[in-house]
Amino acid sequence: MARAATTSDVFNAIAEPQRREILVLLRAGERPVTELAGELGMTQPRASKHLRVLRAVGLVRDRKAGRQRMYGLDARGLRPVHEWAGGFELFWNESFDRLDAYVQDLKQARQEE
Amino acid sequence: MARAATTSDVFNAIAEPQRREILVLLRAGERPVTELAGELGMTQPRASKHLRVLRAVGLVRDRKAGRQRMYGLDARGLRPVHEWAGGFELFWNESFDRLDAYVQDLKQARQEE
DNA sequence: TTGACGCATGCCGATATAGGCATATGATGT
DNA sequence: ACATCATATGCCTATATCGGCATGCGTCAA
Repeated sequence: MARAATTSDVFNAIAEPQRREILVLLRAGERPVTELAGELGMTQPRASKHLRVLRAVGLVRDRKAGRQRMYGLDARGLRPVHEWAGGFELFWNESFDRLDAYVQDLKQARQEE
Repeated sequence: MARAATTSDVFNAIAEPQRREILVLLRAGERPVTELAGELGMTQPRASKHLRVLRAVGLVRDRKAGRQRMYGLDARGLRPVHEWAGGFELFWNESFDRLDAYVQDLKQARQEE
């Protein structure tokens, strides 16, 4: 088996640094492909391909505007990522008091099963 | 070029669902490889390989304990992920008032350059 | 020492990638 | 109809993956 498709998952889609850059840029508003490519210093086909992936996972929406195609952000898919990572907040804070409490809770929960 | 190495980046490391599961499990405390494998229904070599990746990006620490090897969480590396995704909160909330304000700010900032 | 256990690794196969370049597709204006 | 601009795609190369299976390596117990 190979690695999961970049289009299988938001987590996979944002594993690519340039795709993350695209998303960041799009926070400032819709943009056509060429402009994105220019601002990020990448070729147009490259930008198009990344956008294709982002579109596939729903992080980006496109709209035809004359002979251009405007790409806009749809960040809803990033919420699960934020929440998932947020589930580790107690741990990276290394607040071991609370961490201890958490582990104690878990142990108790187990015994009560 | 191929896809970036899973060990190049925390974003790449957590692109794998099973690795995410491992991290979640480890919140409840250190565990030896076999136990992890058992709880997640995967073979031992598979678990070991995933742990190797997680270790490479620093999301996991290991400690020798007799003939076992205990793996523990080190979630600090997940903080950047949380923060990056958090940077899109305004957008997935679709609070377009604030979004508008944000975009206006950007425009103004540009003009003032 | 010998055996058993816990884990890491190596090799293989199948697959999907990212990027480059050329080109197809589509809409626009003349 | 035609030339042009904006994008999307296709093909190709090199690479890194994930999973399975067998096996190597270190540790402990008898």
